[in-house]
Amino acid sequence: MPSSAGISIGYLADRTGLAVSAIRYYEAQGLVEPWRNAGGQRRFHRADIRRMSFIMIAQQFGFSLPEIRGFLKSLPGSRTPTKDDWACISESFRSHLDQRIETLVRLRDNLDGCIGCGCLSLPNCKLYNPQDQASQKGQGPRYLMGDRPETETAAENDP
Amino acid sequence: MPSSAGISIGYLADRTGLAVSAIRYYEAQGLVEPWRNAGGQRRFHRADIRRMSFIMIAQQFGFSLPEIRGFLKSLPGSRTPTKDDWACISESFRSHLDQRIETLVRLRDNLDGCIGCGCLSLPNCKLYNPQDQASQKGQGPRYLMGDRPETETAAENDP
DNA sequence: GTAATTCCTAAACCTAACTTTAGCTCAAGG
DNA sequence: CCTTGAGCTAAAGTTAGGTTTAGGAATTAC
Repeated sequence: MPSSAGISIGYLADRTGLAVSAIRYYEAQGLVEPWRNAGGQRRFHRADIRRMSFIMIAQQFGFSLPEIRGFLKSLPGSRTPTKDDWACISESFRSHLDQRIETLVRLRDNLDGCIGCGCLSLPNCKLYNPQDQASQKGQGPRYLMGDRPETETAAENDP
Repeated sequence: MPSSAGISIGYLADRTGLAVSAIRYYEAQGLVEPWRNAGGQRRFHRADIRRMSFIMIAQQFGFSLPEIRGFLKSLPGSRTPTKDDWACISESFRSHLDQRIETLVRLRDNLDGCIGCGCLSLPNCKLYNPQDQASQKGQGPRYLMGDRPETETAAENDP
């Protein structure tokens, strides 16, 4: 089925384990750019098998499709990506990854120091106001563990 | 505003930084159980400030609301949770966390060994078929990095 | 040559985690 | 008492990442 003029969407789906609908969706999101044959059907490069795989792996690491699009921007597009292209992309990919892991670990350590030890209501709690890069999703500042900067560290029990 | 008979939803929102609508949503999801005053308005325990904070922290770690509901199940509910209650919950929380970090790190190491080194098309690629607990979301098996078990590790280049 | 696949598009639907809106009611202050 | 702000409910809207459906058209298999 993979004629000399590129591969079909079904074949790409078979080779990657992705659903055909998912691949079309990725195209709509600008993650891959197939061309069309005479009959209007999509044709992909063989190298897109690897491209799809990269998308799937990146998703496992928790990257969003727009982020992944960013990673893929550094790939040739028309030319078949070489080993060096992938090594290069992997570089920037890896640094994002390290950062993500680091954030998780820092958060975990704070958990140990804060919830685990029972310091729950102290104003010096480190989970208190994590202004880090962690999950800044357009929401205003959030005050964690029930305390606020100026406010009294008041009684936390009912009558 | 926080009378002796519990606190209002607005006060709880102010103290936690959450939106009022989010708190109502959490109630709908069974994460908190306020009672009602004579006029039908929600009243919360002061201890729910910390409960909300716990939800926010757990979310930062990537837990879903149903998972968080599980964590909170071990809390008293009516009685004000003690330091020991939180320490206990933190225990199970922490082990889930460790597992999540471990998965990420293992994935990262595989990335180093696989994409980074350029072994891209080898059948012994470790990112190949990650049957781990990582992101099994009801999807069938997915074959990574463009290869399949029985299939030929064929030419990956166009004519 | 015809039947069975595969592919096409557009639009609707799905889950998670919320927010927004509409139309009312409750509570607090002057 | 009357106004204003806070709360209430139910339903619809939102974003991400897709899947499903409907109604055709192109390919492939025999």
